[in-house]
Amino acid sequence: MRADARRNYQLILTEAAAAFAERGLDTSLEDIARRASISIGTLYRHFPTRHALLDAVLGDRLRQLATARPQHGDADGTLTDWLGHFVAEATAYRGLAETVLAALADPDSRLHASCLAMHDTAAHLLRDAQQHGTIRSDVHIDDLLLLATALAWSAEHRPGQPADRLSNLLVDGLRRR
Amino acid sequence: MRADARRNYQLILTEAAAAFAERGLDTSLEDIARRASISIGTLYRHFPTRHALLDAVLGDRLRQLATARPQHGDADGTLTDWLGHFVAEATAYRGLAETVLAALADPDSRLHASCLAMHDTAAHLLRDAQQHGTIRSDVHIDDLLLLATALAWSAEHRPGQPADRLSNLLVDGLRRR
DNA sequence: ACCTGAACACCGTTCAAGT
DNA sequence: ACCTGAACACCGTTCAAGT
Repeated sequence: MRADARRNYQLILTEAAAAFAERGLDTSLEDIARRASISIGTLYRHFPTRHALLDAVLGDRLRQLATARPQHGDADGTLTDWLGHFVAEATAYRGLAETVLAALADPDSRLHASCLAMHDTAAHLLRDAQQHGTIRSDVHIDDLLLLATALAWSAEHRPGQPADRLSNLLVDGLRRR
Repeated sequence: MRADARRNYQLILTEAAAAFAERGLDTSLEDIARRASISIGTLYRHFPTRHALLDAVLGDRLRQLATARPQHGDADGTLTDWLGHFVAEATAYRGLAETVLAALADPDSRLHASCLAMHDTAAHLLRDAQQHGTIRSDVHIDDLLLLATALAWSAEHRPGQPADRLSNLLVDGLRRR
């Protein structure tokens, strides 16, 4: 890669990360190009789709979320923690919940792989919590992810605190009794 | 109101209802105007904001949702039914969950009153279910509405059936034990 | 190889000009 | 009183022309 290209690539990444954090994942791409002082055509050359840019900015975080592993020994707690991390990510980047669902449903999305990795981790944690914790055995991974994204979505609409309360409420709903 | 104006008003309403149902609440207003074969200026004259048009199309349904009243005698069941109706509305009009939250938060929205009416009904049902049912006393109406809209949002992303399952799960989470 | 910016299609919103 | 459509500002996306 040519030096100027590499520089532009980094510039776009930096400004995109800031713009996504400030204005949400649906910010104008033209605005990002302006902030990076490059042409819109250059942005498209490096990132042919919005999801490609999102993957470059958020892929690591999603994959990190994917490699999160038990630390409590407590399988229920591990699942709850994961939910909390996911929700935290979503409050940092408005629109993440929507985007994750879309990327999971679309195999052609450039974000698909990262989201799938996250999906698989969640499935793993769920299985653990069902076998060694108190989560109902009839909860399906798709239910959990839908729940997680719905929770994240609601957190996006709440600058306030009660994400944890809601989160606990929901996990309670998943428990066998 | 002049006869042509009245006719245009109705035309817009009809096409808007169809467009909202088909393409979601964020459909292009220009598209609605085109479908109604009137000028975009005329649409704006009758409905100065998108929320004004939404209120004309959906206000009745929201208010109907507001006047839903106990029928079971069972306070928990009444609350669950209400949730179900709300979710059904949201699956019929993609974007409703988001819009309702926005309208509730914005007193200047032309949808504010209709959503407030709904809010008040939900508060009433919640109180009943806390006093005569099994819902925890520490659940706040804002929690419930956030939950309801989150549930509706998730249903929008699921052409499938499991809205009821999730709904029951969530209500379970609200129960005292 | 890579960058630029014009081009096209689309939308939200306003407003002067018409009837 | 009401309607029309041009006008302006904005965006997504592509591509011919430049270096």
